[in-house]
Amino acid sequence: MRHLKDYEFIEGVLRAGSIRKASEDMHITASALNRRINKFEEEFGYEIFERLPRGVRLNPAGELLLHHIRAQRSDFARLKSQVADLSGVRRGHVSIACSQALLPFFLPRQISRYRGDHPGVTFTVNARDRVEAERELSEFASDIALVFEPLTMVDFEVVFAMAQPIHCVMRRDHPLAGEQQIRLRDALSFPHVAPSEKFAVRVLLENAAHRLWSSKITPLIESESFDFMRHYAEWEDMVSFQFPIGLDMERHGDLIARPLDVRDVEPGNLLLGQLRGRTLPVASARFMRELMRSLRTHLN
Amino acid sequence: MRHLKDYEFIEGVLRAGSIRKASEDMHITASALNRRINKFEEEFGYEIFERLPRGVRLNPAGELLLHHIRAQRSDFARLKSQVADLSGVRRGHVSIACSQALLPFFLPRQISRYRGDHPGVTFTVNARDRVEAERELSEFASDIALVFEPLTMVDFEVVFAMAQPIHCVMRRDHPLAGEQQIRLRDALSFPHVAPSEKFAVRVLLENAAHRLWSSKITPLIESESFDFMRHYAEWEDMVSFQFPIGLDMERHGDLIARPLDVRDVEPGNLLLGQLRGRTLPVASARFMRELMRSLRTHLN
DNA sequence: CAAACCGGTGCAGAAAACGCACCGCTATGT
DNA sequence: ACATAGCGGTGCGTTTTCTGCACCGGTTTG
Repeated sequence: MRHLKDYEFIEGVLRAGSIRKASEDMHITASALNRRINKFEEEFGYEIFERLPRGVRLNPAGELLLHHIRAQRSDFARLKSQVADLSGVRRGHVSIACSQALLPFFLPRQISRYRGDHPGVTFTVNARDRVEAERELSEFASDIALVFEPLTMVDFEVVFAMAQPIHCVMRRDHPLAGEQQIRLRDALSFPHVAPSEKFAVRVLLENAAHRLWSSKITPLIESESFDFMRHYAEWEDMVSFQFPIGLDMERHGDLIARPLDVRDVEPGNLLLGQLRGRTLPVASARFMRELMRSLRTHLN
Repeated sequence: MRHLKDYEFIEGVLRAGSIRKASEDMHITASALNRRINKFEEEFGYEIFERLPRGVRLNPAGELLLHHIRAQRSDFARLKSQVADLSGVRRGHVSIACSQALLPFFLPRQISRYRGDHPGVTFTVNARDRVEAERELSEFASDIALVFEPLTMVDFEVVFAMAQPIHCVMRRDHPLAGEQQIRLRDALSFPHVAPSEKFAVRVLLENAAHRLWSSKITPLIESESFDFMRHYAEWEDMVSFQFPIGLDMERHGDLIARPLDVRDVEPGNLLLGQLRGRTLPVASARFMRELMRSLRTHLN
């Protein structure tokens, strides 16, 4: 699209950090690119780049413009897919930033079911922590985020929230396997593994330990991979902690999950959300609606 | 702005109804304009105009594009005023579509107070009925709407709602002037004036009459101007009906207002809203926040 | 059935964008 | 201390794009 060329150049310069570097990437002369940038700034009425000795950098006005550019590009993509819909073709793309816990079972099942009805729709799914997911939303790099509390950004619009009590995952022959609800003190009295502090599970556990005993928890194994922890718990007979939505017990014959007593540890909130005020592409909006339905039935 | 030229031409053609007429309006040759339109359609991938014997008309894809164009233009304006803010200048423009009732006292007071703090901000204020106001929002012709229930459009995002019991307005020496709350049957037993059916006041009165007595109300004078009705009530000693937010009794020595008993007539809801999902220009967002504060204190 | 409009096209000239060569400046590395 | 490499910016001739003019074929209108 001709009229978005300037925007592409601006983003190119931003990426490359200098006009000259960008000019190579974009197959154009540095002088021509320079003139386009200057001309744009002139028409726009404000400079958008700071000129530094070794290149350029966006100034605050440029940052605002950048957000507009991304919003504009995203809305244009939405428009095109909407128009494509008119011609009877059901296409589209959905990009999701989600917590690791959703990757093994929940999302694959959801997406494959959705694609059964809409085979033309493609997906991008990436594991992101809360902060990253929020940033991706605001940069229009992801349409939908599915992460755990707490959030830091005001632009994250929560569309659906769902409480998730932390579960202990352990072998069937573990001493605690008989309980229906596990007290935190019991769980911690056994060797256990726990995620690092950037994960909501760990934060909730630490909160509880601090509230109950003013202490910190001391996992024998710490990891950023829930997959690893779950498997490790199986090998060395440890207690692992996880949100139930990340579990699919039918497929784990030797492992079972039991909820921690909510008197000890408050449940985490799984949040489905998008960038505040954004009109999602049709496919993403549809898929989000499906997600809400699935999550709602998950409540039981 | 160079890159919005195509959009301006498209809107020009839409307005004029034909390429030739639009070409005159926009000081360009018909052939050149025709080629721009064709080229845009080619790049866009879809035709956006239906070619008719006497001109052109938007097709469904064009309608979608039109909405994108308007959203895009509005967001660009927001961006520019936001950038202007960076330079220390507090400028901006606020456009409001509101019910007639807000025009005499409420909005002038609000706006003048706001302009006291921000003299650079300009305003457009228009009286619109609900349907028109909703349409203006969706066409980005107005930023803010302040109207009474009920709404018909899903894209109207209610930001603040406030119950307004209908008041009877009459002369101080009217027989009902002594009451603190007026029963509907009493009010209707006197000569009265009422707005036409497109106004919420009338709808609520009719609903009440239908519910209570399965009848319709029979005003002696019917008008679309609340100003006229209020003044007429003064001249011929009649009962007039109005929402209290449209009244400023200190300035009407000879008139008083008394609420209708809420057992008879349900209150109307005054709704402050904007187009769903839209990011308002800074000035409009600010003014809306002020409006909310004022309305909230009005509750007492 | 002619006149009035309509969208579309061929062609030549105007305007905009571009590539090349080069300038002045500054951080960097020897 | 000084050459160098990398940066943004500029003058100029060339290429690409856009525009205006004249004109075509088709349809409605009076």
